[in-house]
Amino acid sequence: MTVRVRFAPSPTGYLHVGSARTALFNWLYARATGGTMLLRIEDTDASRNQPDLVTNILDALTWLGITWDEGPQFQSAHADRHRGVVEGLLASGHAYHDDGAVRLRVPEDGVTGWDDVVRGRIEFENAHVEDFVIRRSDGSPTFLLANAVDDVDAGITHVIRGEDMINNMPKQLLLLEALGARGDVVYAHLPLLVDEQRRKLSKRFGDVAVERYRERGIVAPAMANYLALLGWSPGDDVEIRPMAEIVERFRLEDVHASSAFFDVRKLTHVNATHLRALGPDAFRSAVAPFCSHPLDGLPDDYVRALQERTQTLCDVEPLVAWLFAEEPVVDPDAWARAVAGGPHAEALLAGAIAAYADAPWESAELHRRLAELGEAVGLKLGKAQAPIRVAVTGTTVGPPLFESLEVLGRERTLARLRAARARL
RNA sequence: GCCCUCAUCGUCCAGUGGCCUAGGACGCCGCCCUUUCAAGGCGGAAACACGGGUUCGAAUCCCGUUGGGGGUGCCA
Repeated sequence: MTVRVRFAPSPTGYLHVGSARTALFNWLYARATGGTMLLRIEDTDASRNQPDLVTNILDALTWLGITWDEGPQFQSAHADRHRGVVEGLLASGHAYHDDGAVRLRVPEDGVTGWDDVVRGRIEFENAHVEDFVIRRSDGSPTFLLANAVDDVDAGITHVIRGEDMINNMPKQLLLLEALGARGDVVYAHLPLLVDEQRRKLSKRFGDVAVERYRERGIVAPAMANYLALLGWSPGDDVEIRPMAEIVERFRLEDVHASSAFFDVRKLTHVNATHLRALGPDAFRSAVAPFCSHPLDGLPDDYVRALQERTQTLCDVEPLVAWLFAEEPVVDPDAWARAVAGGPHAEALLAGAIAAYADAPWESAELHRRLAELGEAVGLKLGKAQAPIRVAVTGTTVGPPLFESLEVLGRERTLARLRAARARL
């Protein structure tokens, strides 16, 4: 039997990270088993039936690399089928009218249960399940009915969704039984993603939309990688790896049951690691949308130095701003500490201006000459480079100095050194 | 309230009766490396919620307690 899974978001206008995780696990399972993934938009609620609300969700899924084989289908398009099912249930006596709505008749006793892949056996006493609405008084089918019927019609074999759906299970199962379509569908309820309060992740948490992370410089493979680690583990000690390897190792049975805190710090770490693994050109193009100047003119080695200092793509701009600016923006504190109040700053600036005027313009030589200047005044290189760094880049931290000077060029370097000396 | 469910370091995971004086990762602290900052290396603090069983032996199985979460709509 071929696996058929589905991801069925409601069109809220954005992809919630919890939903993204659900989508990812469905996708992983489909890919790991050679199955098929269906995308269905659950828009039975009229207020959510707006095509533009779907676009963002589709974009976010695509960005994450979560592809679907069928769909997107729109649940609202199946309205006739849903109406027919309700009529059938009415005719067979399984459902009845109530205040204009239609409710399913639930047995007084007995239990309804299933074997959940991640949680084991779960059972509800029918006595605790009330007759529930399957068609609203305005004639529209409810989620409970539409969802169950669509899954049957689509031949879904594995329902993989959030734990918050567990309580709907007896109703869906009872409905399916009334329809004579219970079948042998496999259910897997994933643990919830929670905030620091251990509550279901909601807008109150901060950034719950996947696109927010994209905007903040998180790269798709890192986002997906991190999401895969919430509730599941590859079984070895390697957490950060390409999605293809995750697909290879993914098994639904390995998903565990307790909820997981969505930790942006660890996400950031995963992101930095993925970023560092990129080749120079891949890094350049990843950074492009986040940086006002392309990194195309910079040598590979220098790009690597930037990469090493990048946790999110947003980190790059401030790392190279001094290079592209007419003049560096000098941080007052850095100036006070390393130049105005730094040891031998004036002598070092003057010395560098002289030493660099005729130096072969490559980092090793620039390095050597400044080291000599430092020795002359009894300073180690760490101290000696400080005033030069501030004069040229405006701050005390940044990419390696001599490589930076090489990239900046002799004229601009000397101009900045002279300007700094003049300011003293 | 009722129903369902979860319970290993602060966090995410490993662990499915003996390999556990509980392992990895993030974060944190220290040291090393060093041209600042990073990256990297090394080391450290840090957990089996509690109480009963079962067993020669329990983080692992069972029961209970406590705590957390989810649900309880003519939303999805």
